[in-house]
Amino acid sequence: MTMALIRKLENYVLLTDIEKHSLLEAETTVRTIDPRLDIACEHDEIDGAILLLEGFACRYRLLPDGRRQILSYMLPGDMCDPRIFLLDHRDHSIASLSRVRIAVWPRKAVLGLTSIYPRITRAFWWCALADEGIIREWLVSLGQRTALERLSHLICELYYRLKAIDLVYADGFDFAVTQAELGDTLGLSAVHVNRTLQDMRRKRLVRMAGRRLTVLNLDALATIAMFKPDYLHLNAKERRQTTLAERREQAAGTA
Amino acid sequence: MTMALIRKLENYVLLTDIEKHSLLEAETTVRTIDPRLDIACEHDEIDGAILLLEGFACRYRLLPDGRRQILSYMLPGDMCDPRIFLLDHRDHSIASLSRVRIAVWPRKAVLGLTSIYPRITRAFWWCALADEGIIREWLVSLGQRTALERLSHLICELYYRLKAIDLVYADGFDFAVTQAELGDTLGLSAVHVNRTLQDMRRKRLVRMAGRRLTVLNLDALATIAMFKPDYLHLNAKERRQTTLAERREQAAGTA
DNA sequence: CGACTATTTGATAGGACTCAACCTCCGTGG
DNA sequence: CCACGGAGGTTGAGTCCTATCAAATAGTCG
Repeated sequence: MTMALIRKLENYVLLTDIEKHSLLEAETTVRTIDPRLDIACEHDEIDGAILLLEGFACRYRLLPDGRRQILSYMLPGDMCDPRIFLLDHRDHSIASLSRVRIAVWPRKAVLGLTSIYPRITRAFWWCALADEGIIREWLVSLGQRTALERLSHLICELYYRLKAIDLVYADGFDFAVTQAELGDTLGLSAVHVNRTLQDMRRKRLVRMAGRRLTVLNLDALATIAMFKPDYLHLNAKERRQTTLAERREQAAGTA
Repeated sequence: MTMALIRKLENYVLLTDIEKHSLLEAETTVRTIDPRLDIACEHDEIDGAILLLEGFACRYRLLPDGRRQILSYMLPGDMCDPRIFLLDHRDHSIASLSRVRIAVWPRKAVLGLTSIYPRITRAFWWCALADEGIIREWLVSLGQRTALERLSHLICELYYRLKAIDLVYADGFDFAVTQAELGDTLGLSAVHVNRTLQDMRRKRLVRMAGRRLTVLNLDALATIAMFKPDYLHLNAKERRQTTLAERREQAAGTA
């Protein structure tokens, strides 16, 4: 277990040293996986939570005739299935987009930690909530935004999410996603993604070199996409002063 | 508080008589609201959970230029914001589609019940999980399915959800949603919804009379839409035999 | 009945798709 | 070191699905 997750959780809930220590010590199996491979498949039994340590991954669903919809991107520190104790089988697949390192966290260990530390549980719920926000925003994109707007919105989102985990350097970040995958993400054909991307380069919104994407004009991008970063809950830390009674109530409320 | 919610919760978790009684007795404010009105707006403070008792409602988000995306339909028994203790402000609006009766359930009351009865909490998480499943499926629809497929899929979904709460009579159900609203749901223009609907009537898939929609050929509809009802988790009841120890662990796990 | 809202229809336009070919970049292996 | 192969990116042409605009019709409610 690395710092990536702790950092993410602390974005939502302040953890004590003991809690952090327990997370660091959690027994996990770390694996490295090549790009474009399934990490877990639909209908598989869920035997542990998957934590992404390095690289990009995505969740997706396949239609019987082969059409694919990518449901979300997982970035370092992201975890899937924090609600591991509810579902037995997954309803979507998970695949690597780049070479990734993942930690598999056995069901028992997750249950153990969450049963001892309510604040950790609470942070997990926050993660789930943030994921939901992202999916809702994607729904708005697919339903209402044009190709240019969708791409701009996605790039803004990734920019903010990557920035929050210090993976943006000089306004650029590694972006190993193919145009076909972008198509499956945005509900567009690969060809049209290509043309839209060219348009964005012509407009000096982004630059692409190799697997590196540089944001040249974040403001313009955000304006085009009607992007508001709130939904990412990147700075949601529960900072407000609470009385002990309130804190007790909250702890109980999550129980 | 009516039976609608209990019935829904019991779909996921068996409740004791005491738990059911507590739910029935919960202090709520019941209101009746005319069709096509906002029940709660984006950025509003969340001061209670909203439970839909009767009628149709929807959650939606508005883009600055007026485009609207409906994010989900709420049917009788559906609740929004079971995670009331996490967020202070809503990130989307809620509107009535038909005349509705809602119960507003004060934050404190929700927190009280969930702190006393872990199984109720657990059932709430199941509700959230089911909602997420629906949103993911909508994402697949908007991203990959054609207009005909989207409409068919939505009708299948509503058919199953309404059937589960006994609101389907002789294969027909009340459906007061306008074609413009369907457009905002499916990412289509109202005109195109109209034409697709005509196509479906011509194909003898559905019949529409007044505000009543009758499913004439569910199988054909499901085939067109590639509809699989699993994601609705309509029969998810946690039936499996558990040992006391396991149950304790689970209860603790949700804490 | 009248005013409004919702549905329907027709004509036209345009965004995005498909198909097919071609190019470019890399990694591999002879 | 270069030839080869494959994957991904780019281009062009043609088409289709869906949007837009505008007007007519049908429904609904007071």
